[in-house]
Amino acid sequence: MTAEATKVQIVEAADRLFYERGYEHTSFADIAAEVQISRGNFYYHFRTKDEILDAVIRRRLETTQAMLDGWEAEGAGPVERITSFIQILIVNQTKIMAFGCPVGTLTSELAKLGHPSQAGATGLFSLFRHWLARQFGLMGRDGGEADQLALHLLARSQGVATLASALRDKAFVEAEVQDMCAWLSAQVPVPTHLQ
Amino acid sequence: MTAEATKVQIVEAADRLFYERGYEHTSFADIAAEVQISRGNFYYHFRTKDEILDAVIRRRLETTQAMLDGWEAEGAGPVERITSFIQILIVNQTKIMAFGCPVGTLTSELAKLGHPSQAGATGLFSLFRHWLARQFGLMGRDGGEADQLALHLLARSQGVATLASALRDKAFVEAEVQDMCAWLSAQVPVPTHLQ
DNA sequence: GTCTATATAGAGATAGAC
DNA sequence: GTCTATCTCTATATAGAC
Repeated sequence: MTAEATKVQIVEAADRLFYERGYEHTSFADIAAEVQISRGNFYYHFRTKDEILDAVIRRRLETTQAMLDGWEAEGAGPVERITSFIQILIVNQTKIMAFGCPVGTLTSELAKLGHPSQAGATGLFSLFRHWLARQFGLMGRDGGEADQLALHLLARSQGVATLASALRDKAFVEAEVQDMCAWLSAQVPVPTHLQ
Repeated sequence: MTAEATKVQIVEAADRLFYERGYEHTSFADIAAEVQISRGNFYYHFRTKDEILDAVIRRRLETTQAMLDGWEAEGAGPVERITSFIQILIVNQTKIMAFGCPVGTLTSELAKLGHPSQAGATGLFSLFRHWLARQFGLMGRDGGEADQLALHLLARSQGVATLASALRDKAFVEAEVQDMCAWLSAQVPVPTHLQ
Protein backbone atom coordinates (compact mmCIF):
# COMPACT_ATOMS: atom_id res chain seq x y z
CA MET A 1 0.00 0.00 0.00
CA THR A 2 1.35 3.44 -0.87
CA ALA A 3 1.76 5.95 1.94
CA GLU A 4 -0.87 8.21 0.42
CA ALA A 5 -3.50 5.48 0.12
CA THR A 6 -3.02 4.43 3.75
CA LYS A 7 -3.19 8.05 4.85
CA VAL A 8 -6.50 8.50 3.04
CA GLN A 9 -7.88 5.37 4.67
CA ILE A 10 -6.87 6.64 8.09
CA VAL A 11 -8.53 10.00 7.52
CA GLU A 12 -11.72 8.35 6.26
CA ALA A 13 -11.89 6.07 9.29
CA ALA A 14 -11.10 8.93 11.67
CA ASP A 15 -13.75 11.07 10.01
CA ARG A 16 -16.41 8.42 10.58
CA LEU A 17 -15.31 7.59 14.13
CA PHE A 18 -15.01 11.23 15.21
CA TYR A 19 -18.59 11.64 14.03
CA GLU A 20 -19.98 8.48 15.59
CA ARG A 21 -18.03 8.40 18.87
CA GLY A 22 -16.76 11.95 19.23
CA TYR A 23 -13.20 13.24 18.87
CA GLU A 24 -12.03 12.64 22.44
CA HIS A 25 -13.68 9.27 22.78
CA THR A 26 -11.97 7.96 19.64
CA SER A 27 -8.51 6.53 20.34
CA PHE A 28 -5.62 5.85 17.99
CA ALA A 29 -6.22 2.18 18.68
CA ASP A 30 -9.82 2.52 17.44
CA ILE A 31 -8.74 4.12 14.19
CA ALA A 32 -5.84 1.71 13.69
CA ALA A 33 -8.17 -1.26 14.24
CA GLU A 34 -10.62 0.14 11.70
CA VAL A 35 -7.88 0.50 9.05
CA GLN A 36 -6.28 -2.78 10.15
CA ILE A 37 -2.83 -1.40 10.77
CA SER A 38 -0.79 -1.39 13.96
CA ARG A 39 -0.62 1.58 16.29
CA GLY A 40 3.06 1.85 15.46
CA ASN A 41 2.43 2.16 11.75
CA PHE A 42 -0.15 4.76 12.55
CA TYR A 43 2.47 7.17 13.81
CA TYR A 44 4.35 6.93 10.55
CA HIS A 45 1.41 8.75 8.93
CA PHE A 46 0.26 11.08 11.70
CA ARG A 47 2.37 12.17 14.63
CA THR A 48 -0.36 13.66 16.84
CA LYS A 49 -4.11 13.44 17.29
CA ASP A 50 -4.43 17.10 16.41
CA GLU A 51 -2.81 16.39 13.05
CA ILE A 52 -5.49 13.78 12.30
CA LEU A 53 -8.22 16.19 13.35
CA ASP A 54 -6.82 18.84 11.00
CA ALA A 55 -6.74 16.31 8.17
CA VAL A 56 -10.33 15.27 8.94
CA ILE A 57 -11.48 18.89 8.91
CA ARG A 58 -9.67 19.55 5.63
CA ARG A 59 -11.33 16.49 4.14
CA ARG A 60 -14.75 17.61 5.35
CA LEU A 61 -14.18 21.07 3.89
CA GLU A 62 -13.39 19.45 0.54
CA THR A 63 -16.31 17.00 0.48
CA THR A 64 -18.69 19.70 1.68
CA GLN A 65 -17.55 22.09 -1.04
CA ALA A 66 -17.97 19.31 -3.59
CA MET A 67 -21.50 18.64 -2.33
CA LEU A 68 -22.41 22.32 -2.56
CA ASP A 69 -20.94 22.51 -6.06
CA GLY A 70 -23.04 19.50 -6.99
CA TRP A 71 -26.24 21.12 -5.74
CA GLU A 72 -25.29 24.27 -7.61
CA ALA A 73 -24.91 22.31 -10.84
CA GLU A 74 -28.01 20.13 -10.42
CA GLY A 75 -30.47 22.64 -8.96
CA ALA A 76 -32.28 24.59 -11.64
CA GLY A 77 -32.71 27.64 -9.43
CA PRO A 78 -31.93 28.83 -5.91
CA VAL A 79 -35.14 27.39 -4.44
CA GLU A 80 -34.34 23.91 -5.76
CA ARG A 81 -30.78 24.19 -4.47
CA ILE A 82 -31.78 25.34 -1.00
CA THR A 83 -34.29 22.50 -0.98
CA SER A 84 -31.36 20.12 -1.51
CA PHE A 85 -29.80 21.58 1.63
CA ILE A 86 -32.98 21.12 3.66
CA GLN A 87 -33.36 17.58 2.38
CA ILE A 88 -30.05 16.44 3.92
CA LEU A 89 -32.07 15.97 7.08
CA ILE A 90 -34.08 13.31 5.23
CA VAL A 91 -31.24 11.83 3.17
CA ASN A 92 -28.98 11.39 6.21
CA GLN A 93 -31.83 10.80 8.63
CA THR A 94 -30.55 7.54 10.09
CA LYS A 95 -27.11 8.86 10.96
CA ILE A 96 -28.47 12.20 12.18
CA MET A 97 -30.95 10.48 14.49
CA ALA A 98 -28.06 8.42 15.90
CA PHE A 99 -25.26 11.00 16.06
CA GLY A 100 -26.63 14.45 15.27
CA CYS A 101 -25.10 16.78 12.70
CA PRO A 102 -21.39 16.12 12.07
CA VAL A 103 -20.64 19.85 11.88
CA GLY A 104 -22.67 20.98 14.88
CA THR A 105 -21.52 18.21 17.20
CA LEU A 106 -17.86 18.65 16.27
CA THR A 107 -17.89 22.42 16.84
CA SER A 108 -19.67 21.90 20.17
CA GLU A 109 -17.12 19.35 21.31
CA LEU A 110 -14.14 21.44 20.24
CA ALA A 111 -15.63 24.51 21.94
CA LYS A 112 -15.75 22.66 25.26
CA LEU A 113 -12.23 21.32 24.80
CA GLY A 114 -10.98 24.80 23.96
CA HIS A 115 -9.33 23.09 21.00
CA PRO A 116 -7.16 25.11 18.56
CA SER A 117 -8.99 23.61 15.56
CA GLN A 118 -12.27 25.28 16.54
CA ALA A 119 -11.80 27.85 13.78
CA GLY A 120 -11.36 25.11 11.19
CA ALA A 121 -14.56 23.40 12.25
CA THR A 122 -16.43 26.70 12.20
CA GLY A 123 -15.18 27.05 8.62
CA LEU A 124 -17.54 24.20 7.75
CA PHE A 125 -20.45 26.34 8.88
CA SER A 126 -19.06 29.23 6.83
CA LEU A 127 -19.15 27.11 3.70
CA PHE A 128 -22.87 26.45 4.15
CA ARG A 129 -23.52 30.00 5.28
CA HIS A 130 -21.99 31.65 2.24
CA TRP A 131 -23.43 29.15 -0.20
CA LEU A 132 -26.92 29.64 1.24
CA ALA A 133 -26.49 33.42 1.29
CA ARG A 134 -25.53 33.28 -2.37
CA GLN A 135 -28.73 31.36 -3.15
CA PHE A 136 -30.89 33.85 -1.25
CA GLY A 137 -29.06 36.57 -3.16
CA LEU A 138 -30.16 34.91 -6.40
CA MET A 139 -33.70 35.06 -5.00
CA GLY A 140 -33.40 38.82 -4.96
CA ARG A 141 -32.37 39.48 -1.37
CA ASP A 142 -29.63 41.99 -0.71
CA GLY A 143 -26.39 40.95 0.99
CA GLY A 144 -27.25 41.52 4.66
CA GLU A 145 -30.70 40.05 4.32
CA ALA A 146 -29.45 37.04 2.37
CA ASP A 147 -26.87 36.31 5.06
CA GLN A 148 -29.46 36.57 7.80
CA LEU A 149 -31.75 34.14 5.98
CA ALA A 150 -28.79 31.78 5.49
CA LEU A 151 -27.98 31.80 9.22
CA HIS A 152 -31.64 31.36 10.05
CA LEU A 153 -31.95 28.24 7.93
CA LEU A 154 -28.63 26.90 9.17
CA ALA A 155 -29.80 27.35 12.77
CA ARG A 156 -33.10 25.65 12.09
CA SER A 157 -31.47 22.61 10.54
CA GLN A 158 -29.03 22.44 13.46
CA GLY A 159 -31.91 22.50 15.92
CA VAL A 160 -33.74 19.75 14.09
CA ALA A 161 -30.59 17.61 14.05
CA THR A 162 -30.03 18.07 17.79
CA LEU A 163 -33.61 17.17 18.70
CA ALA A 164 -33.63 14.35 16.16
CA SER A 165 -30.76 12.60 17.92
CA ALA A 166 -32.28 13.22 21.34
CA LEU A 167 -35.83 12.13 20.53
CA ARG A 168 -35.20 9.72 17.61
CA ASP A 169 -38.54 10.81 16.22
CA LYS A 170 -38.80 10.42 12.45
CA ALA A 171 -42.17 12.15 12.23
CA PHE A 172 -40.76 15.23 13.95
CA VAL A 173 -37.91 15.48 11.45
CA GLU A 174 -40.28 15.13 8.52
CA ALA A 175 -42.70 17.72 9.87
CA GLU A 176 -39.88 20.22 10.41
CA VAL A 177 -38.48 19.61 6.93
CA GLN A 178 -41.95 20.24 5.51
CA ASP A 179 -42.19 23.43 7.53
CA MET A 180 -38.78 24.64 6.34
CA CYS A 181 -39.77 24.01 2.72
CA ALA A 182 -42.98 25.97 3.27
CA TRP A 183 -40.97 28.78 4.82
CA LEU A 184 -38.65 28.74 1.82
CA SER A 185 -41.62 29.06 -0.58
CA ALA A 186 -42.78 32.08 1.39
CA GLN A 187 -39.40 33.71 0.75
CA VAL A 188 -39.94 33.68 -3.02
CA PRO A 189 -40.78 37.27 -3.96
CA VAL A 190 -44.21 37.62 -5.53
CA PRO A 191 -43.97 39.43 -8.90
CA THR A 192 -45.25 43.02 -8.63
CA HIS A 193 -48.07 42.60 -11.15
CA LEU A 194 -49.63 39.79 -9.05
CA GLN A 195 -49.60 41.66 -5.75
CA MET B 1 -18.87 19.41 56.76
CA THR B 2 -21.83 17.05 56.71
CA ALA B 3 -21.83 14.32 54.12
CA GLU B 4 -24.87 15.80 52.43
CA ALA B 5 -23.41 19.30 52.12
CA THR B 6 -20.22 17.96 50.55
CA LYS B 7 -22.23 15.82 48.19
CA VAL B 8 -24.23 18.86 47.05
CA GLN B 9 -21.02 20.80 46.47
CA ILE B 10 -19.63 17.96 44.37
CA VAL B 11 -22.77 17.77 42.24
CA GLU B 12 -22.80 21.55 41.74
CA ALA B 13 -19.16 21.56 40.65
CA ALA B 14 -19.67 18.53 38.40
CA ASP B 15 -22.75 20.14 36.87
CA ARG B 16 -20.78 23.25 35.93
CA LEU B 17 -17.71 21.36 34.69
CA PHE B 18 -19.71 18.84 32.65
CA TYR B 19 -21.30 21.83 30.94
CA GLU B 20 -18.13 23.82 30.38
CA ARG B 21 -15.68 21.02 29.55
CA GLY B 22 -17.93 18.12 28.63
CA TYR B 23 -18.62 14.93 30.58
CA GLU B 24 -15.71 12.84 29.30
CA HIS B 25 -13.19 15.64 29.45
CA THR B 26 -13.98 16.33 33.12
CA SER B 27 -11.95 14.17 35.50
CA PHE B 28 -12.54 13.33 39.15
CA ALA B 29 -9.40 15.32 39.90
CA ASP B 30 -10.97 18.38 38.22
CA ILE B 31 -14.11 18.13 40.32
CA ALA B 32 -12.20 17.36 43.53
CA ALA B 33 -9.94 20.37 42.96
CA GLU B 34 -12.99 22.58 42.43
CA VAL B 35 -14.56 21.43 45.71
CA GLN B 36 -11.16 21.42 47.42
CA ILE B 37 -11.30 17.85 48.65
CA SER B 38 -8.93 14.97 47.89
CA ARG B 39 -9.64 12.39 45.22
CA GLY B 40 -9.81 9.80 48.00
CA ASN B 41 -12.55 11.64 49.84
CA PHE B 42 -14.36 11.98 46.57
CA TYR B 43 -14.96 8.25 46.37
CA TYR B 44 -16.62 8.28 49.78
CA HIS B 45 -19.45 10.27 48.18
CA PHE B 46 -19.57 8.83 44.66
CA ARG B 47 -18.20 5.47 43.63
CA THR B 48 -18.32 5.86 39.86
CA LYS B 49 -18.43 8.63 37.29
CA ASP B 50 -21.81 7.38 36.11
CA GLU B 51 -23.17 7.92 39.62
CA ILE B 52 -22.11 11.57 39.49
CA LEU B 53 -23.66 11.99 36.07
CA ASP B 54 -26.94 10.58 37.34
CA ALA B 55 -26.85 12.97 40.30
CA VAL B 56 -26.09 15.88 37.96
CA ILE B 57 -29.01 14.95 35.71
CA ARG B 58 -31.34 14.62 38.71
CA ARG B 59 -30.22 18.04 39.90
CA ARG B 60 -30.79 19.56 36.46
CA LEU B 61 -34.26 18.03 36.31
CA GLU B 62 -35.06 19.64 39.67
CA THR B 63 -33.67 23.10 38.87
CA THR B 64 -35.28 23.04 35.43
CA GLN B 65 -38.67 22.13 36.89
CA ALA B 66 -38.25 24.92 39.46
CA MET B 67 -37.45 27.39 36.67
CA LEU B 68 -40.53 26.34 34.70
CA ASP B 69 -42.69 26.60 37.81
CA GLY B 70 -41.29 30.09 38.34
CA TRP B 71 -42.19 31.17 34.81
CA GLU B 72 -45.63 29.67 35.29
CA ALA B 73 -46.14 31.71 38.45
CA GLU B 74 -44.69 34.98 37.12
CA GLY B 75 -46.00 34.96 33.56
CA ALA B 76 -49.46 36.50 33.31
CA GLY B 77 -50.41 34.37 30.34
CA PRO B 78 -48.96 31.70 28.04
CA VAL B 79 -47.40 34.22 25.66
CA GLU B 80 -45.49 35.93 28.48
CA ARG B 81 -44.38 32.53 29.79
CA ILE B 82 -43.15 31.27 26.44
CA THR B 83 -41.35 34.57 26.03
CA SER B 84 -39.48 33.76 29.25
CA PHE B 85 -38.35 30.54 27.59
CA ILE B 86 -37.17 32.32 24.44
CA GLN B 87 -35.34 34.93 26.52
CA ILE B 88 -33.03 32.34 28.13
CA LEU B 89 -30.94 32.77 24.99
CA ILE B 90 -30.42 36.39 26.02
CA VAL B 91 -30.22 35.86 29.78
CA ASN B 92 -27.61 33.09 29.45
CA GLN B 93 -26.04 34.53 26.33
CA THR B 94 -22.45 34.59 27.58
CA LYS B 95 -22.40 30.96 28.65
CA ILE B 96 -24.33 29.80 25.59
CA MET B 97 -21.92 31.56 23.23
CA ALA B 98 -19.06 29.81 25.04
CA PHE B 99 -20.48 26.33 25.65
CA GLY B 100 -23.79 25.97 23.81
CA CYS B 101 -26.97 24.72 25.47
CA PRO B 102 -26.36 22.51 28.53
CA VAL B 103 -29.17 20.15 27.55
CA GLY B 104 -28.40 19.86 23.85
CA THR B 105 -24.66 19.42 24.24
CA LEU B 106 -25.06 16.82 27.00
CA THR B 107 -27.53 14.71 25.03
CA SER B 108 -25.28 14.92 21.95
CA GLU B 109 -22.26 13.80 23.93
CA LEU B 110 -24.08 10.93 25.64
CA ALA B 111 -25.53 9.80 22.30
CA LYS B 112 -22.03 9.43 20.87
CA LEU B 113 -20.79 7.63 23.98
CA GLY B 114 -23.77 5.28 23.85
CA HIS B 115 -24.15 6.14 27.52
CA PRO B 116 -26.91 4.52 29.62
CA SER B 117 -27.96 7.92 31.02
CA GLN B 118 -29.07 9.14 27.59
CA ALA B 119 -32.70 8.67 28.58
CA GLY B 120 -32.23 10.78 31.70
CA ALA B 121 -30.73 13.62 29.70
CA THR B 122 -33.53 13.40 27.15
CA GLY B 123 -35.91 13.80 30.09
CA LEU B 124 -34.65 17.37 30.37
CA PHE B 125 -35.96 18.03 26.88
CA SER B 126 -39.25 16.39 27.85
CA LEU B 127 -39.67 18.85 30.72
CA PHE B 128 -39.43 21.80 28.34
CA ARG B 129 -41.49 20.05 25.70
CA HIS B 130 -44.44 19.33 27.95
CA TRP B 131 -44.32 22.70 29.65
CA LEU B 132 -44.27 24.50 26.29
CA ALA B 133 -47.04 22.26 24.94
CA ARG B 134 -49.14 23.15 27.98
CA GLN B 135 -48.65 26.85 27.25
CA PHE B 136 -49.62 26.44 23.59
CA GLY B 137 -52.64 24.50 24.84
CA LEU B 138 -53.61 27.53 26.93
CA MET B 139 -53.34 29.54 23.71
CA GLY B 140 -56.12 27.42 22.29
CA ARG B 141 -54.17 24.81 20.36
CA ASP B 142 -55.27 21.20 20.61
CA GLY B 143 -52.93 18.54 22.01
CA GLY B 144 -51.13 17.37 18.86
CA GLU B 145 -50.73 20.85 17.51
CA ALA B 146 -49.53 22.23 20.84
CA ASP B 147 -46.89 19.50 21.06
CA GLN B 148 -45.69 20.19 17.52
CA LEU B 149 -45.36 23.90 18.27
CA ALA B 150 -43.46 23.04 21.45
CA LEU B 151 -40.98 20.86 19.55
CA HIS B 152 -40.65 23.50 16.86
CA LEU B 153 -39.68 26.19 19.35
CA LEU B 154 -37.39 23.82 21.23
CA ALA B 155 -35.62 22.96 17.98
CA ARG B 156 -35.23 26.60 17.03
CA SER B 157 -33.68 27.54 20.35
CA GLN B 158 -31.33 24.54 20.09
CA GLY B 159 -30.23 25.66 16.65
CA VAL B 160 -29.58 29.19 17.81
CA ALA B 161 -27.53 27.89 20.76
CA THR B 162 -25.42 25.67 18.51
CA LEU B 163 -24.67 28.43 16.02
CA ALA B 164 -24.15 30.94 18.84
CA SER B 165 -21.30 28.89 20.27
CA ALA B 166 -19.82 28.29 16.82
CA LEU B 167 -20.02 31.86 15.55
CA ARG B 168 -19.96 33.83 18.84
CA ASP B 169 -22.16 36.40 17.17
CA LYS B 170 -24.31 38.39 19.59
CA ALA B 171 -26.24 40.15 16.85
CA PHE B 172 -27.26 36.81 15.34
CA VAL B 173 -28.65 35.59 18.66
CA GLU B 174 -30.59 38.80 19.20
CA ALA B 175 -32.04 38.75 15.68
CA GLU B 176 -33.18 35.14 16.09
CA VAL B 177 -34.74 35.86 19.48
CA GLN B 178 -36.62 38.77 17.90
CA ASP B 179 -37.78 36.50 15.11
CA MET B 180 -38.96 33.82 17.55
CA CYS B 181 -40.94 36.42 19.51
CA ALA B 182 -42.53 37.63 16.28
CA TRP B 183 -43.37 34.04 15.38
CA LEU B 184 -44.93 33.58 18.83
CA SER B 185 -47.13 36.67 18.33
CA ALA B 186 -48.33 35.20 15.06
CA GLN B 187 -49.48 32.11 16.95
CA VAL B 188 -51.95 34.10 19.04
CA PRO B 189 -55.38 33.30 17.63
CA VAL B 190 -57.23 36.35 16.31
CA PRO B 191 -60.72 36.63 17.91
CA THR B 192 -63.43 35.63 15.42
CA HIS B 193 -65.20 39.01 15.46
CA LEU B 194 -62.02 40.74 14.27
CA GLN B 195 -61.30 38.42 11.37
C1' DG C 1 -15.44 11.98 56.69
C1' DT C 2 -11.17 12.90 55.10
C1' DC C 3 -6.71 11.87 53.98
C1' DT C 4 -2.30 9.57 51.50
C1' DA C 5 -0.75 5.94 48.92
C1' DT C 6 -1.40 2.75 45.45
C1' DA C 7 -3.45 -0.53 42.02
C1' DT C 8 -4.80 -0.90 37.27
C1' DA C 9 -6.13 0.32 32.74
C1' DG C 10 -5.96 3.07 28.82
C1' DA C 11 -4.40 6.94 26.36
C1' DG C 12 -0.89 9.39 23.38
C1' DA C 13 3.57 9.00 21.77
C1' DT C 14 8.50 6.97 20.74
C1' DA C 15 12.42 3.55 19.50
C1' DG C 16 14.19 0.52 16.83
C1' DA C 17 13.98 -4.08 14.29
C1' DC C 18 12.54 -5.81 9.82
C1' DG D 1 6.05 1.19 5.33
C1' DT D 2 4.99 -1.77 8.77
C1' DC D 3 5.72 -4.10 12.80
C1' DT D 4 6.55 -5.13 18.16
C1' DA D 5 7.92 -3.40 22.33
C1' DT D 6 8.01 0.19 25.47
C1' DC D 7 7.79 4.78 27.74
C1' DT D 8 5.04 8.17 30.08
C1' DC D 9 1.13 10.29 31.60
C1' DT D 10 -3.42 10.55 33.20
C1' DA D 11 -7.65 8.49 34.29
C1' DT D 12 -10.78 5.63 37.15
C1' DA D 13 -10.91 3.23 41.15
C1' DT D 14 -9.36 0.95 45.74
C1' DA D 15 -7.04 0.19 50.47
C1' DG D 16 -6.24 1.44 54.63
C1' DA D 17 -4.47 4.99 58.10
C1' DC D 18 -6.28 8.78 60.90
